[in-house]
Amino acid sequence: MSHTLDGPAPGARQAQKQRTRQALLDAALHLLAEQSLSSLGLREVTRAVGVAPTAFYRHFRDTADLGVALVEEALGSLHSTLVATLAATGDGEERITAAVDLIVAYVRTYPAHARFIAREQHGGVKQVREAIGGQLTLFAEEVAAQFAKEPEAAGWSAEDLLMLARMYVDHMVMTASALLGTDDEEPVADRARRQLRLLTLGRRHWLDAPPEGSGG
Amino acid sequence: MSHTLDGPAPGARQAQKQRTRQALLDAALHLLAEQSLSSLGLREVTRAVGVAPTAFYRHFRDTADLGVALVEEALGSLHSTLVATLAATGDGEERITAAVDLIVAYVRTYPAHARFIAREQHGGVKQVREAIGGQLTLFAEEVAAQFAKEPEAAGWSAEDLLMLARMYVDHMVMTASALLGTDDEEPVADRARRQLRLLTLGRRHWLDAPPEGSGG
DNA sequence: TGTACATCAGTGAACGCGCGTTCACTGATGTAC
DNA sequence: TGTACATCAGTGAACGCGCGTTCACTGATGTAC
Repeated sequence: MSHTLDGPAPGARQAQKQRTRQALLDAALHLLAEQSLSSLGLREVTRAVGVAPTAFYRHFRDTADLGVALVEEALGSLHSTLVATLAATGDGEERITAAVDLIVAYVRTYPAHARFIAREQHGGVKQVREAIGGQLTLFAEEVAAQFAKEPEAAGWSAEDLLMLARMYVDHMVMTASALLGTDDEEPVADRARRQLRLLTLGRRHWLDAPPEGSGG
Repeated sequence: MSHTLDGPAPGARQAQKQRTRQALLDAALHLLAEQSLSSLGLREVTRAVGVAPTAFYRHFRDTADLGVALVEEALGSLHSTLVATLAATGDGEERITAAVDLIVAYVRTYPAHARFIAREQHGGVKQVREAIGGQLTLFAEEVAAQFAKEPEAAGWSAEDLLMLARMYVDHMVMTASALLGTDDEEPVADRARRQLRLLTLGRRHWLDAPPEGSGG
């Protein structure tokens, strides 16, 4: 009665396979603190886990494939958290604090994931670059969709809203990266908040400004 | 009479050595279009140039050392250009156009250098990361120093000016990176200009806003 | 200008090593009846 | 519940290969007199 409806039988075998797969992901992430994905070796990863090199192929085609899985692990669960944070706050100081707190908490809790994303966003492995780019674009679209629901978005074009959302998302990635490079996070968080305040001010006066080319 | 005053004799030997060194840098840069520095092999580089692997050691300790030399080559000459561009423009649309044009021209002329900087800024080789970070901090300080001379900076703290300059510099790096990922540069340039306009608007209203914590 | 010696950029053979990938295998788990 | 067979995650030996580094060298360029 247990496995007729939801997939191809869980069982102890599947569970063990998942555990090995997760161990490979964890070991890879740990090794990537000191190097890039494009120099990460399959044997390094299996050695760290304590399985034979050939076991790797039961889970991933190659290290690029593992990298794509790490992107999903690092960013997949962040979509709902981010949208919820924005939905719970208005366009003001409260939102700025909440957004920066979110990044600080993320980097504190998952520093290796954050470092991986910052590093491989422009890294040497195309598949992974594209996976990260896709996720960040998705974040920007979700943030723009949230902005569109708010009164401050009245009069804004979809294109400008997406540009604004993209700036927020890029700013988050840069803040995460800056947090990784310091052991005193408060000055970085403070600078991030001031930067967001500047963006918010720009946003508020955006529609006062003359459109491109018509000014003096 | 030729080499008593300025250094240890130029001569044909020195000139040939410089040519080989430059060939190694060029070949490495070309190879780095498809991979990260941390996976670049010394033998790959010498093979591309057509010299023996051991010739590499006459010029660089290892590939990380070569990477640091590439940072200098990519960013060294940009300081004066950037400062001159800012000095020749005021805080307005003219400056925004000039700054974006500068980035577009740079990425068009030196795409491999631009890609290298974007990739290795957060890459797996500490020496190179630190070299790039140092250069970008220097850029931010130079931009802040230029801003400080302008009437719009009245009332700004040094810290806030540096924060603002840092946002401009980071935005330039992001724009360069975005330009590399597209073959249609106009939409990217247009987005970059709109983003700079938003920053400029934020800047103009910065002093109207109440300082942190005193608001409602 | 000519000669004798010093320098040093680039060579090429050799080394030990770890890499990614192949293959036939083992033995615990899962399935059918 | 018990038995016979199928599946498949993980094994371990073997492979050919390119790596970084060492070393003694060569021969053109540079220097001293």
